[in-house]
Amino acid sequence: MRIGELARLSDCDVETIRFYEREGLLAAPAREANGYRSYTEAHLVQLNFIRHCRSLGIGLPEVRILRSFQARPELACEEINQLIDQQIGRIHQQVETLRLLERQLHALRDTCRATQRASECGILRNLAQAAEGEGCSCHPAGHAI
Amino acid sequence: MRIGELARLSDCDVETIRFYEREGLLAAPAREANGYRSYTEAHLVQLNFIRHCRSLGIGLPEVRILRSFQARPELACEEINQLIDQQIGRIHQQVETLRLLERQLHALRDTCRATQRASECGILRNLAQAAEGEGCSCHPAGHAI
DNA sequence: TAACAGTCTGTAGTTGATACAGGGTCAAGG
DNA sequence: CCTTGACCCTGTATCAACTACAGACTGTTA
Repeated sequence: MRIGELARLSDCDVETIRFYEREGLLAAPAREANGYRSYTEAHLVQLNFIRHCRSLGIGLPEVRILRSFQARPELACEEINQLIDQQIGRIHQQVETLRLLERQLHALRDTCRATQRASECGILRNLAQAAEGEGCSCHPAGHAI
Repeated sequence: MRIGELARLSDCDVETIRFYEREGLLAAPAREANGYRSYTEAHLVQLNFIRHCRSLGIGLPEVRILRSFQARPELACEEINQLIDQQIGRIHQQVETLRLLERQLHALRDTCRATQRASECGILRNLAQAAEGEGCSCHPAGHAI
């Protein structure tokens, strides 16, 4: 099949497929006489694997490692487990960071519930909190978050 | 003060400060006779504002907007409120996506609790789930997540 | 005098794609 | 025969927000 059909079947952009090939993630296919890429079912399988990994936030270098395990099934899969555990740790860390961020933003948002002039906007005052000693229009009572 | 001291005071890398100047976020400072950048307290204030926004995940274009409101305090701050609300929405969406991801990764991880050969690794089998019709070593019972 | 820290400009790399520009291929329709 | 349109090709540039050099200069200290 040609690249367009592969793209349709895998729900992956044509440019992205060529990108994966350049990156050495997807095996280079045979070419037709006119130079068009000619893919097999095996390419579709490979590509689906890559997309599935990516949908789980697994980075391309890690996908490369997983692919190498597929190619050599006699190896122990300890490294696979570690890789997934690391990924879980990373994601968990990101979630925690973003939840903190969300709380901070809500607190910030609550400092300006009404539409007023920017000079009186609690948000702007809070964002400028670090600007101590500046001749700004901040209330002394304006608490930073 | 010179760029190194500003970097220390703002806990921001020297290269990042020059980057903000190139991007038009931080006002270009005066220069010493030798060409070194010469910063004032006002620059430190500006930079702290930018870093504070960035620590809240606010993008550089948005920071630019907020800075323009600082420069023109007579304007209504409605746009500021909208900007923060959008930011909250974005962060919330990211949190939800990542929490789903985390659950999926845990489910995936649970398919391989022991160290075994890669060919028997539930993780690899699950990641390859999309590879139906392939002559792989997957159990028919191996549920994809 | 020489080492060393700090600074300068300018450019390239990071991640994972995405978006062209500028051209070639091929089948159907007028 | 010509054209339109869909598809394909390579190669390069762009995105965010920095980060990391290379190669040169300045200034202080031993």
